Amino acid sequence: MGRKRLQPSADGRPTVHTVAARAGVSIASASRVLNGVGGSPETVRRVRAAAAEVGYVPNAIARSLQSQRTGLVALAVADIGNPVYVAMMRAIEAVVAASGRQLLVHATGGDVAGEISLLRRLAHRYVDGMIVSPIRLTDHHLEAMVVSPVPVVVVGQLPDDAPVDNVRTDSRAGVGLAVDHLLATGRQRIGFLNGPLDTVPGAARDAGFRAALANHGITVDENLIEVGDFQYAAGRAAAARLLARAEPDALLCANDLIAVGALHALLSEDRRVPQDVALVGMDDTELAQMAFPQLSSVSLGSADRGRRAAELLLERIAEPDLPPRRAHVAPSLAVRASSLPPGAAPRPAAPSQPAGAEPVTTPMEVI
Amino acid sequence: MGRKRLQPSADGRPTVHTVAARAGVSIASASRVLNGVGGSPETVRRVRAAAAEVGYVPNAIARSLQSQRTGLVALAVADIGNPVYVAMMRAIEAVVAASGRQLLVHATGGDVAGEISLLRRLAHRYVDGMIVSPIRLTDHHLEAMVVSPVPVVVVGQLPDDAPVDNVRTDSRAGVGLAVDHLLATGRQRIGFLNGPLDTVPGAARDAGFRAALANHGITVDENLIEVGDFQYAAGRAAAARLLARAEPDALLCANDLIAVGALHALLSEDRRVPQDVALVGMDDTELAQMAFPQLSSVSLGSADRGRRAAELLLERIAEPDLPPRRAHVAPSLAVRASSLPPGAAPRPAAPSQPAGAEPVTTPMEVI
DNA sequence: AGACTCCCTGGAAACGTTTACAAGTCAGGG
DNA sequence: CCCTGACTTGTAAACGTTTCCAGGGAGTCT
Repeated sequence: MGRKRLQPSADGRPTVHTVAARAGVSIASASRVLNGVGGSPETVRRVRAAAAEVGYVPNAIARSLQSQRTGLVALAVADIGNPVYVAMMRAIEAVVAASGRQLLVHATGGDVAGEISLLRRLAHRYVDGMIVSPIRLTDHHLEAMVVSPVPVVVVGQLPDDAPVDNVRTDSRAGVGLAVDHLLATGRQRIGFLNGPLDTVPGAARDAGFRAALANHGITVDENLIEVGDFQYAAGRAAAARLLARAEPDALLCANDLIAVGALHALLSEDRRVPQDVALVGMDDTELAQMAFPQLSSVSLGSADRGRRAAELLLERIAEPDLPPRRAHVAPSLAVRASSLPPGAAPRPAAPSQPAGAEPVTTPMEVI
Repeated sequence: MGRKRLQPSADGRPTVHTVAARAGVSIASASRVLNGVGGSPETVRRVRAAAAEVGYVPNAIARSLQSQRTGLVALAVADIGNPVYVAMMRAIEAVVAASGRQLLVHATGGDVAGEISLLRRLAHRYVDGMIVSPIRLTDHHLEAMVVSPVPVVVVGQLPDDAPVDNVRTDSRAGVGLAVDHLLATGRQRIGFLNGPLDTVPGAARDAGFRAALANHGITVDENLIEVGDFQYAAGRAAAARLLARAEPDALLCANDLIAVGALHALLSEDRRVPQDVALVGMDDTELAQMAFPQLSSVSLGSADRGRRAAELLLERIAEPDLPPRRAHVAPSLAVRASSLPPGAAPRPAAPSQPAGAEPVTTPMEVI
């Protein structure tokens, strides 16, 4: 009779009611103690004891409903297997963690529908904000972002009038840096291994390549251009196709995965890198340093872009009414063994410094 | 006057109240229409219209509080930069997506405190369940898992009496496969590049290496063992150290990242692979196939383990009272160019088949 | 001694959904 | 004409927190 009824949750787990009843205090007092605000020593003791006895674990969902925030931030990328996103993620993680939040990553597989459904579902409040790096961009994306109740920051190109926070780099200019470098070091027939032209980065790189050649008064030889996926296997296959029909003395690749694939194709055919063919990748990921010889690569500042994106997101979370903002990160070129001039090195550099050492870098002015 | 007051949420966003008021129906009716259950044609029309006009987006947190589920599943891994986790993640994602849920990934950075805090925070109900692959395992981990209100599945070794669902592989036996292979192909002085011994995988591999040598009646030469991180740079450094003081004719590496680092070190010192030194990695990730020459690698079935873990998790979510279960995945060895017998290949294989083709595999019986 | 402050407490109202229940409408069959 | 059943609707109670508010006790200053 006398014993007060505890009130566990539906599935039998203790709630704040259970704890309060057991400690003989109100739920308000129990909640305060559990959050460490207020409470007399005696109350604190009793509530703590009760919580421990029943194994109380707060329900974060309920708390979020009340506080209107979850402390979670999401990152959606197309391909978690691409090291460029890993670098970006690490940078974002650092900023997000410093703000006391946690980062969750979702891989969309480049699937447009999945990406949008993610925007729809996550943005429905499970997270306090999200960073998206879509490689294909549809009107549905834009609409989902605009309608989203939580802040969204896009890493990558975006229509100029899109009212969405945005961090971008000039990958066209980045391609230009690589072309300039190859021509300057005596290469004449630059092959180009690109990703799909219907993607945002693929289109930008294509435009950049053509513009850069035009700058130097060179007419584009379509035989020297191959298109595949932004993947290792595709890069290897594309390089094999290109080598079968043309004799490039340099290969410029739309990302490092493609470049490593191309390296494999070249070595398989007994072509020496860089003596016979120079090789340049893009994104300057750890993969570029893992390859042998180490790959020259156009850095698009993925870590910087991630960091800036995270900062923009946190600022917007704090102040939702800011006007849409846009940040730029300048590309630069890291020159390594794979693109040394033909006569420069008798054999691919045998770097004695530990991996990660700073390569030669050609910065580009900020836009 | 007359105009009924709408009831937007605290931050001004429309709620179901707003929609209901605008459509002139009760919130119950509005909710039913929005969920597609019941409602007369006229009501449906009015509610739909109202929702569209005000741009209604349901609040998933509130819905979850009511329904006691979020439709989200989390995966926590130490190092998202390690391709082995990418493979695992892809497999998990497939299973999870098929169940209509979404997968979120969290990288803990191998940080024990962070991992536990994640368990604490996420498992407090933000997700319906989680898969964890801790590389260090403390009592706090175990306690956090046991106390967790949502199901947890562990990928990796676990104390036998831990009441937690678990998918494991026999990495000790996996190391044995590699040692057997190297000895069988005429190698005599096998160097071993391991990860930290205070990690679960590091300890298992160390034990496996010693046991395998003992099996063949070989005494361990500590000069042939190096320990570093499970990373590329550490592998490269460890290989350099080892090569400076010993003359191995084979290197067995605790994962593929270390192996690629070792490959770099070997090639930098003009050692030919596999003629001078055979190289074998572990995890059989895509990295093994990207390297040139392609790396032999012990497959620990990461994709299979991921798939099984996801299945176990979904089963437990459906039926929380199942007894703890344990699944095993057998290791196997993928032999590629990097460990061909010294005389077998004049130069590292130039595979004409596309990457991803099936390598020679030595299956091992299921435990 | 009275007024004032400070701290602690419990009741109750949020947060935005879903849903059990009861009440209402309407058509058709007896 | 009434009863039954199918269908729709609205009221209200959950879900588990946090927090506003008012009340009360103890102490301090005048």
